[in-house]
Amino acid sequence: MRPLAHPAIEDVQLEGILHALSDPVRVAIFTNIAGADCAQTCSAFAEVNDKPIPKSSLSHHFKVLRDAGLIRSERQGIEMRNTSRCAEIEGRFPGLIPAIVNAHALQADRVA
Amino acid sequence: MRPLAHPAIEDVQLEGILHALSDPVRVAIFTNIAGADCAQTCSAFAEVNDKPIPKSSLSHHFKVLRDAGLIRSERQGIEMRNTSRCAEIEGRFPGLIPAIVNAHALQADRVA
DNA sequence: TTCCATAGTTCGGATAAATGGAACTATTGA
DNA sequence: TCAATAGTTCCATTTATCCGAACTATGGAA
Repeated sequence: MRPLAHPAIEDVQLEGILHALSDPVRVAIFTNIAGADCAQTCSAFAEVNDKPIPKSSLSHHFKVLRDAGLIRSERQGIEMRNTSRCAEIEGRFPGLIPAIVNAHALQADRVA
Repeated sequence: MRPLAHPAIEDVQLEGILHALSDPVRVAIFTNIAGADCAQTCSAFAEVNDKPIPKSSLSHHFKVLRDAGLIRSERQGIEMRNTSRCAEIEGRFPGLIPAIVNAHALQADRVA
């Protein structure tokens, strides 16, 4: 098992962020992690929007979020602790993440 | 040739916007159209960042931007007039487009 | 009118990326 | 040592992207 790679904040690309968050499952996972007050495990998202996500797909989604620089994943015993990198990204692309998180909330409201 | 379809603003999805702008060519085209003070033709982007874009690819990119609700395309004689739908999107997802346009500008500066 | 040039679209085949089941790895607790 | 849990990796299938070639639409010139 390869070690988890996290890009340096200066290597984070806008396109990568937008691509990572252009998937409904990933944007849901990310906004949840960003809004949580403690680290979240991967398996906490075994279901997203009442839809079960296979383990291998979940793992892939977390890798995309990680590679985009949106989250940091650290193994803690048997599980993975995922936290958002919002503060770092805010320094590089001010207002970007808040605008996306807000847009996601607005859209969720409308559907609900 | 099918008529050009434009989604109603209330049908515009965040995921669609992020997906459309997750491509370096498309985000360059969009920010250019959004920043221009008059409509732009498709062929104005035959080159993007000194890289030639094939016609069929360009046409595809414009369709993605159109389907995402980011631009409006109207035939004007022999050519197509493309304008951004920034104002409409601002009403639906406040701050989203400005944040992305700004992030794109910051990233372009860093590379330059 | 007919013909040609220009601007975009559509088709189709090749290439690349997403999906998810099955097998694997790593860690902990019994 | 063994079993259980949390994730990862592999790989085959499906899906999306890319781009050359053929096509459509409009307008201007002969």
